[in-house]
Amino acid sequence: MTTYGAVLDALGDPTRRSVLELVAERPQPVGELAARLPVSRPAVSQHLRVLKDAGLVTDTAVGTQRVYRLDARGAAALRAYLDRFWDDSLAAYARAVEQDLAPEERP
Amino acid sequence: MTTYGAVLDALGDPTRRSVLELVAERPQPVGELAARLPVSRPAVSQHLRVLKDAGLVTDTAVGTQRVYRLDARGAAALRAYLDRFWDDSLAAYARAVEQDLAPEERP
DNA sequence: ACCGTTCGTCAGTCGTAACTTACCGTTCGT
DNA sequence: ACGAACGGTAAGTTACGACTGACGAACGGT
Repeated sequence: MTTYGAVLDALGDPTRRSVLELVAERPQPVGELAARLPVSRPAVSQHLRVLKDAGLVTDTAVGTQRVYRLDARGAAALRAYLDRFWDDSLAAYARAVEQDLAPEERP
Repeated sequence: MTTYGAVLDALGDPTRRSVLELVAERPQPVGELAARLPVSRPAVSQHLRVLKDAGLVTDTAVGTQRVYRLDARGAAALRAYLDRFWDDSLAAYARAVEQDLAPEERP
């Protein structure tokens, strides 16, 4: 789906962030990721599925193992959200502050 | 604390994102936010506490009501995380792809 | 001084998602 | 062809957090 909501939901879990940070170091198979984390291999598999659905990682089959790597789509979706939402909002606030008058206080 | 982990945890909940988006429109008191959401006022209060701890909102007392507004600190923490983590990682990948050789495949 | 409004906090309930173990399919080597 | 390695899926448990209702504190108006 790769919407910003899915990306933020995926990044909302600490273990999932750890998985993603390991993948960011270098592409790795599932077993190697699980060996570096305090959770079981199936747990890592489930986290990888969420990260994949959010567009944060991609997987490719290499022999019997699946190598996971970072995907830029998720990062792009999140960045677009930040750029539109925050910049616009903060700009609106800046305008309100310049007028020294909050919007809801206007007659 | 305003670390990127706290920001992502805060943004991981859909209801909390709705609260933040309402606050982004214009500074509002708690009751007004609760009136526009399908949850109770205490729930909104608890979400606002998390958002505040993450540095995403600030509150100021105005008479009997507390007005919440966006805070740029949370956005800055998240943006710094994205800039450092993703840009560096994706750049490293780009280099690896140019060499047509993944890091773990090298002798 | 009292009453209404607004809000934070506390206890308690409930749903969900993060985790485990067990099982099965797929792939490669011999 | 058989066995071992690797990983996804299913079933089940558990722990956490999202939510509600009840209470109390602070401020303002009359």
